[in-house]
Amino acid sequence: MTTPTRTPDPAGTDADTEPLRTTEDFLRLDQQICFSLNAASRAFGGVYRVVLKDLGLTYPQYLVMLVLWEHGELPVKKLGEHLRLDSGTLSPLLKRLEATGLVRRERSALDERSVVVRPTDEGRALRERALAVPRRIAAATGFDLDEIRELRARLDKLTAALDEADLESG
Amino acid sequence: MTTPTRTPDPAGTDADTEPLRTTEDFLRLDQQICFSLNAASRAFGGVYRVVLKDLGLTYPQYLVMLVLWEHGELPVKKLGEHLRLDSGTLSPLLKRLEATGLVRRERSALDERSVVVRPTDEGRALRERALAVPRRIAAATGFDLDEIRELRARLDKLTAALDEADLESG
DNA sequence: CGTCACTGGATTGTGCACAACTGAATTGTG
DNA sequence: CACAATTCAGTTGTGCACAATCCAGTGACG
Repeated sequence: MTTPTRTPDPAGTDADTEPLRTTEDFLRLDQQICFSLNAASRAFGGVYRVVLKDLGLTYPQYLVMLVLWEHGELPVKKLGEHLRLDSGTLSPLLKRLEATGLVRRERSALDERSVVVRPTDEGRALRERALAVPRRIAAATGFDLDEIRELRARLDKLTAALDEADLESG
Repeated sequence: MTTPTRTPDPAGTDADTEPLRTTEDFLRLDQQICFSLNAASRAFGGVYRVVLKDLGLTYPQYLVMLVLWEHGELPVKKLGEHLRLDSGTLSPLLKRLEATGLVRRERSALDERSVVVRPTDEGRALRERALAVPRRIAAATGFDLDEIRELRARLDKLTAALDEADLESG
């Protein structure tokens, strides 16, 4: 309560004064990181929500369409690998996209276990209107291309590290 | 994905060669950004899920407890301002925290509209065990403190820009 | 052929996020 | 005082994320 922030003083090596207080600072710093990432993700979601409303898409649905626009057609499994999403998330999402007429889902003839998702003509046509989206998003961030690239690189590095972490050590 | 990166060549002003390709690249780049942020957020969530399982907390519940540990007690409104969450998210979340005995909720005597949330003894005791969390998270990221601070600053700047954006211009 | 292990997708259940709405309490104004 | 506007929680409905589970189809083996 009312912790006087006590920045860790990077220059001073006074590890003998109060090392325990540092643990408290870690907890505060930790708060900052998860807060920041969480808030940034939701703020992004909010902007996308507004921009994508015209297209009738949610943010995750837009991500699915981006992948389909780039790859043409994919089984659900491959789609999930691109998006890092499992069938529990994708199945209902794809059904909604099918209900709005943007994609079709059909069992593969070669492997009856697999369901292939492909954009309909309407889904492909939507791409033209979606071309306006990135510029609006970029404008909302106020970042230039180099900043965006830099941030993306750091986030990818972070994601890779988090995926690699085994967490076995308590 | 074997993207040849096609950096927009900031020096060259060859707008005559292929200006259309640039729009396509924007869409691809945009994909990268939202992908990256989305993936990083969920990867973080996954790590927190594992680490927090011992404490019996979800990631957002942990965020709530962090705020309560720091501020002692808060009305729901203030809590929402700290976390950027509205009552539709907080009300059921706080009920679950109350059901597990970590917080208590009671109407303010001064303003009957307001509900004050305060940690119970058990909730305050949980803080001791939570002190181990930040170190495990930091270890999972593989980032040092400077990298974390840098990334946090960029994310906060991004969030602020996204919140400020009016988006009125189509 | 029978059966066993594996794979891909769907389903179920829990929880988060947010828009829209409801309703009670409070405040402002005549 | 009466009454309109505002504030604060809560509720409802929709959609995303993920763990756990189920089941049909597949392929290997005897």
